[in-house]
Amino acid sequence: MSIILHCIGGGRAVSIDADDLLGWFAVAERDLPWRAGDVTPWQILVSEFMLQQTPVARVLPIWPDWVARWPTPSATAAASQADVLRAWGKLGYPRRAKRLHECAAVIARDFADEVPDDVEVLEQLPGIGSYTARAVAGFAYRQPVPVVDTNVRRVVARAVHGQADAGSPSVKRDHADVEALLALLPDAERAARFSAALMELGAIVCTARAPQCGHCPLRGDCRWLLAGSPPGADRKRPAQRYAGTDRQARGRLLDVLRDNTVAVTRAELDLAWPADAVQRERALSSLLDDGLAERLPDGRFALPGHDRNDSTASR
DNA sequence: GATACGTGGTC
DNA sequence: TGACCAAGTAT
Repeated sequence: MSIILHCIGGGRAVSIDADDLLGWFAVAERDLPWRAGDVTPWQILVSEFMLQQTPVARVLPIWPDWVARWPTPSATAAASQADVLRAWGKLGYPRRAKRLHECAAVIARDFADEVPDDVEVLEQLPGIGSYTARAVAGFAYRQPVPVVDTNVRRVVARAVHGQADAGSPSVKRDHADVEALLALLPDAERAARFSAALMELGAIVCTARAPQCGHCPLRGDCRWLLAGSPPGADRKRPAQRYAGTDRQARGRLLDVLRDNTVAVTRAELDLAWPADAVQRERALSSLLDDGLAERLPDGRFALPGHDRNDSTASR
């Protein structure tokens, strides 16, 4: 007998067969390295930091080396910020690396080197928001909590609400949607798996572009598919360009700092973003403000906490 | 709620 | 080619 979840979406009753999703998950779940049995909560937390706004394929080559080098919070905290930023490489959003480093220090100092298992406590740690806190609680500690990322929001929008795309994010609403489903599962273990399966489904089947509805375990229940997969409304989103932005300028400057063991001169930074001096200075200032770079007494620049080198040569 | 924050792949 | 997208967080 299957577990039918009856819920309300868009004012109408919706029924979802939980066993369809759980059965699919048992077979289709990707064997990503951070899902192996011997991976610790800290190492799972590291993967979640890396996966924030970043595709799995880009994390795959970085994570194993990282956790082998720094397996625990205390080991991570003991590393210099410069080494952490270098190991982060070009994963993107380097402030994540800084926050991960800070997070490691707090866990080592205040939590005896053990990652907390309480969502509320996790949310107070640097770099951990409502998603990551629940991902750790759910994936590392098997708690039946809603783990709502962009994938889950899309799956719920389609299967439950019959909409092509998720609406604007609302932590309260999004959690309530998933909580309503989890509450209907008969035990915590299956609720936790259901939560994880929802996310996996969004990641590999119910994708933003070209969803594989023909292979979807929910194809019999999905309100969006049953309605004929109507297109979503045109979303007016601020153009997300990158070329020529301050973000790109910051990236170029940081790239230079990462690649040089020795502090670099302002002239070397000028070369990294030559066209617009005003923008370059703005980018540099923001990196300094963010603690992602520092200015030495002699006027040169380096990653924070880099190994001081007396050499006067710039490289 | 809107905005800033990297980087690279895809269609 | 350029717009969109990717396991979000902090302000």
